[in-house]
Amino acid sequence: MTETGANLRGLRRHNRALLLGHILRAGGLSRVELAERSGLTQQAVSKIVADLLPERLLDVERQAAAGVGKPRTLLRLRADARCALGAQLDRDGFLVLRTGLTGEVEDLVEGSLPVGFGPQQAVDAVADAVRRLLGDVDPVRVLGLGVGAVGPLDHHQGRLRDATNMPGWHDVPLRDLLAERTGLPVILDKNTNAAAFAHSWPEETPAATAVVLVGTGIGVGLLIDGRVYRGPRTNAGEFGHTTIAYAGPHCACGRRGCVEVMHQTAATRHDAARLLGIGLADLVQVLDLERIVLFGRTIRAAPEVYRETVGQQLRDLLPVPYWQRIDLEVSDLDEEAVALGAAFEVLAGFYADPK
Amino acid sequence: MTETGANLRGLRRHNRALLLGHILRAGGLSRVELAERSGLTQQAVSKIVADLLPERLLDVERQAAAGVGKPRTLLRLRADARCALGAQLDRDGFLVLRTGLTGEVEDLVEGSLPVGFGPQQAVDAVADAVRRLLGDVDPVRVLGLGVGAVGPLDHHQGRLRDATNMPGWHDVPLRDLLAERTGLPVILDKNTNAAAFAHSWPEETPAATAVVLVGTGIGVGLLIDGRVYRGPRTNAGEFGHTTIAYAGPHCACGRRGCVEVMHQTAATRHDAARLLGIGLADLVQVLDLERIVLFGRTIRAAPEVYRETVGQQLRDLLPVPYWQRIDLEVSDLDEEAVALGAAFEVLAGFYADPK
DNA sequence: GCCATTAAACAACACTGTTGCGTAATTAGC
DNA sequence: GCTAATTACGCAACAGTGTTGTTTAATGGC
Repeated sequence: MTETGANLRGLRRHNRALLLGHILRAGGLSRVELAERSGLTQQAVSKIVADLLPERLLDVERQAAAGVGKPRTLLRLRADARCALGAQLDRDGFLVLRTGLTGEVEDLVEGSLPVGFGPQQAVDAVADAVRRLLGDVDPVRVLGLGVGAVGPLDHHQGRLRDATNMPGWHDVPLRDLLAERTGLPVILDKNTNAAAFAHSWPEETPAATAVVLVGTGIGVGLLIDGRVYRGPRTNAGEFGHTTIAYAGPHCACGRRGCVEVMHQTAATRHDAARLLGIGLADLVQVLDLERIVLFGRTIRAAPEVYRETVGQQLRDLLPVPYWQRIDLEVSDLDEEAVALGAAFEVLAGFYADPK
Repeated sequence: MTETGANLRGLRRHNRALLLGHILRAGGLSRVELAERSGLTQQAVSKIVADLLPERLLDVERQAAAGVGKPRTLLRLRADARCALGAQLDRDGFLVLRTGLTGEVEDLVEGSLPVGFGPQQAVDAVADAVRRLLGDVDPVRVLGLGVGAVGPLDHHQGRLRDATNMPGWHDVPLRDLLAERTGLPVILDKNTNAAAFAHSWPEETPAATAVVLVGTGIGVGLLIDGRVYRGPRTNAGEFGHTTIAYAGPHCACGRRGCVEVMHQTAATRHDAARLLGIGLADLVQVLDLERIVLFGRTIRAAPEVYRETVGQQLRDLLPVPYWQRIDLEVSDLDEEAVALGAAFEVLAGFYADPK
């Protein structure tokens, strides 16, 4: 529900977005099926589809008859009708990719950045990659650029905050810098949130999930009530500094015995995974999570250790009665998942309001 | 956004609910002000108000002229147009109250229950109190009964689950039992969620808040994205068993060093509050909370100790840069806040869809 | 007594999804 | 090869929405 009054235009926009979303998730649907899934009448669907067709977002495909009666016509999204860009900034490099309207990766550019690179270098590198990726693409088809970066940052204002321990990165308006350079709408989000998108979009109502990014630090992207939860200051997910041993060793964050420092200083991988599991069990209980996805460089280095040890810890620590289940997954996405998720954020914006 | 198609009826329902909400929160508004706040045109507001008036939900009041021009007519909610009931079940007693449409408590009944009471006794007691509270009230004006109880429970199905350590309380369909006995629509929710309602309704978009209930156990009601977050199995908020010392003392929950056992076994109140503060700091970071409300019998016993010690702990543990603030409050509500919040849940249902 | 000003209603309108019915395209049966 | 049945989909009329343009009502200032 929006907070403001709704009118007929908003009504149509809602239903139009609804139908496009159904077509996207199903891979292709007929008008009859759209009516069933959306709850609208067939006539309403026909009208909206007729409205959509001249915009060339859909492919119309005659379907072979599957029984008596006039065969259904399949409506598919044209993957090349629009495209989105996604980027990720890591400590020593960057990666930018282009996807079509349905989320397939079409092209990818990556490169390295010098140690201690500054904002200008980052903007230059990404903008250059964007230019290359858009070489022969009609500008009107480009929806925008999503950027996943290490937090803390302000998603609403598109600014990186000052906690990054690199010089020159104090309160940088990265979104606007990139928007100016590329001429594109830009979305800036934490890498954990982008990863959460990568692991859920375009599901209609993803399960309550924590996507745990274990790399240099430990953070989570939270999927709650069917969407990414960022919090009022868009800084949710600071899971790494959750206390699991309040009298434990000191961490750089100033606290003692947080998950991150315990994980870092653990004697073995198994121990590290066990401590991570303790923190995750807490998270599951507080948020009633259904699913945990482990992701990141450290996980990729030893997926089985983490899967088994964290899984065992969850089984040990959580009562898990018959009405409660936790699915633990190790991500099957590659390193570029953050860039992919960032592009998905751009796509999600389009599907929420397909102008 | 709803998941299904929207039509004109839904549009009107949305706008009607919107206007009633604005009138409620402002205590009274003119059509012009409603138009400003809702974003609808004055004409749309006039039409919707004209639709609302015959239902006798509103009082129309000529306002004294506040300058030149035709004076505005104030629209107020008629507190006695509807009423809601709220109940809370504690370990040794119960409390049921009645509120008007705007949330003021009109009447209240409380009583004790024998040690180890069973479901039938609870239903009898509450149903009897309801009957007394509704003595001379026109049945069509009664919106329903909200019940706040100790979890875990299934809010969707209205069933208490089996973790309560009282005999006869295995998987009890309390909602349906009460609905059958009273003939009213019944909502069953965790006491922490009811408390969260009591501390936020009817705010339009309450701050991201954890309402911490410290009594026999420790739980939180979470206000996230402007509404109570229950989680997919409606079991979120199990904060008491969050680990803060993974090698600490064993708790009845089967885990070690959780907030509840540490709090319980602390040497002094100050120590207890300090440990609670550690757990809360974690919660703030993970969910990017703006506000913490301390509530419950234990807090009421020593409000200043908790306010100061937890506050100090939050200041010590959280970096709290300029862009991040946490408000810590000690609840100013009385013991009946759970019943009050349960009644508010009923009212919130009405305002979301005023039939 | 008149006028400017503001609130609110009246009337016409464009647009929404719905209802009722007609048309197109296919299979099944003979 | 024809007909009937079935299914998909569009056309037309409709009730209901919020919007726009205009009129009426009620006040203060001069």
